[in-house]
Amino acid sequence: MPLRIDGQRSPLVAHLRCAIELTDAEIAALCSFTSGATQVPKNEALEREGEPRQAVQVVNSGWAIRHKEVPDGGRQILDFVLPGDIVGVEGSVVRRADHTVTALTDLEVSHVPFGRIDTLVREHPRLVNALIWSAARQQAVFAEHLLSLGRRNAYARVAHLLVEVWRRLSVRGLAVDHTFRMPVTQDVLADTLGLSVVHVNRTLAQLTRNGLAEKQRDSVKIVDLPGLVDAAQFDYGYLRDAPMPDEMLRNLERRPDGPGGGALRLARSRGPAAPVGQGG
Amino acid sequence: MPLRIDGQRSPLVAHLRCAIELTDAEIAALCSFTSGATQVPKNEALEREGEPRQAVQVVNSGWAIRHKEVPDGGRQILDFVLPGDIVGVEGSVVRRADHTVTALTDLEVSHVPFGRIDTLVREHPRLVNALIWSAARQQAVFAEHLLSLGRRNAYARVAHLLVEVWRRLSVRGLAVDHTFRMPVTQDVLADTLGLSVVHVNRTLAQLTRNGLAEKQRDSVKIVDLPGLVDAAQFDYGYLRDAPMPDEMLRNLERRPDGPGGGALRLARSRGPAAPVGQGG
DNA sequence: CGAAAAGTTGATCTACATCAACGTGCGTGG
DNA sequence: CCACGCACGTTGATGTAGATCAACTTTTCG
Repeated sequence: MPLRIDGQRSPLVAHLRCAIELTDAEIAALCSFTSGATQVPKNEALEREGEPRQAVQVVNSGWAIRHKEVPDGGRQILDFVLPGDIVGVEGSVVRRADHTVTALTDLEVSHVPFGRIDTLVREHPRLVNALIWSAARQQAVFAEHLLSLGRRNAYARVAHLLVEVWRRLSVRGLAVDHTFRMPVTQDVLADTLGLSVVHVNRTLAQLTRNGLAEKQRDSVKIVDLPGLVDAAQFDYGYLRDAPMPDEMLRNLERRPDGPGGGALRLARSRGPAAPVGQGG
Repeated sequence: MPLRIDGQRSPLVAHLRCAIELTDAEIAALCSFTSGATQVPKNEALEREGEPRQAVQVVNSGWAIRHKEVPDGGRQILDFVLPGDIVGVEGSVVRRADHTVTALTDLEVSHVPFGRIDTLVREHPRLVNALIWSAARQQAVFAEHLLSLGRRNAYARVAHLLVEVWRRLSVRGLAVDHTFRMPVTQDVLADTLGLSVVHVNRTLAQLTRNGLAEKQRDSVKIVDLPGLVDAAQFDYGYLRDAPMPDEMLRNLERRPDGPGGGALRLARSRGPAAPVGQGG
């Protein structure tokens, strides 16, 4: 079973390193988290809205969602929790979770009791920065998602989500040449993007038709990254502290009048969408 | 000029106290922030997306908005910054702001240089909790807003926003008997709620017609709080750490079959809205 | 007082939801 | 190994919340 003590291969370390410089000692300390990992089965909750948290948790592998329920049965998915993400960072101050986190796949999770966080921070004070950074990044993701729901149409929303997930994964070394695992049903996508399943399906089909990206059951293949970024009205500046992989920057260079997407129109907020060939 | 050294009257202290117990020494330390206040004129930015922050800022009086721009001129307002709110808490770790903060009215703002934060925290370590709490609360507000945009219809969104603002203000002692200042145009409301100005106007009119709330140019009067809460699908549990004022709890007790709103229908997510008398 | 900003109201359009089948892959048990 | 069942995906027809367009009124303020 993949208990990775090797800091170079830990998604958590890979992702923190984007923003924060870490010494070997700090990396070793972080990896000591990962050593005691437990399995969480699919569909089980890591923490539940309104209930007290048990510990800070680090997801070593697998996907989860952060979500909230609405009185009449609906749910809104706030964000995906990817390998390397921390759940409940603010737990030592705010004990009750304000949203639920549920496993989308089987998970390998490390629990870090609050007391141990204190110890860790006392021994490596600079690691507080990592925690604060993680919380801030989380907030930035929420903000960007808010922008999506408020101001982008379905086409741009889906495109944006794909780019964002790709970016987050590739920083952690989990996306090779524009292809990555994404164990997410259209139903989940719908609840993330504030759309109906049917419309997600159609939008996905359109992205494929336009040669931008292809979503299979468990994976995504981004065919034309610049085109997708364009369709997403993606702000490359966002999450500035997580530098974009060289590869992405390289790809973006050929943007002005990029290949493949000749006729691609920008879907515009609130305005007419025109994402090429809606009428099937 | 209202330079409040009295901790009892500081919105910042009032709002932190909801969640964190503060000693007199800590309150005094916090108030030392407030002493050196500067004026920020309406429409000026406190911090700008992508630009480095100068300091942590505390808004002593006035309103501001957190917002993001979309390439084609649109903007999404993420949140309102109310008196007592902190802007850029995470600044000492994440220097670049990920969204813009702009004054909606003239503001009285205290700047707290990052270095001074360090000092403060060293002298009063428990105050870190206050900062983390503030960041977490911010995130909870974003999450709730996300739920609104993704899963509530216009009627519920507007209602929810009014309740939320009321709640946040009343905790700080800035809302007397369901009436409070809200210097927010319908245009700003629209950009907050992901709606058009026209539709905001109509929805506001509807809330008035249904006897729930009345929004004047610069203020709001909540007429039927339980009704409004109901229409908003408001989750009283949310922001659990900020206990609801007794008054609200008292009001909610008469809820099951509350007064005034006899015919009031719950506007439901994605489903048919039926907020009483749409057709003019 | 005049002009710009904010609010109001009606007519029309459309992006997306809802409803309703139907297709397809996949895991479980016989 | 097949078959049954279920979760997931796909597709078409129709409905609607809310956008857009276009005046017009009222308020604010220099």
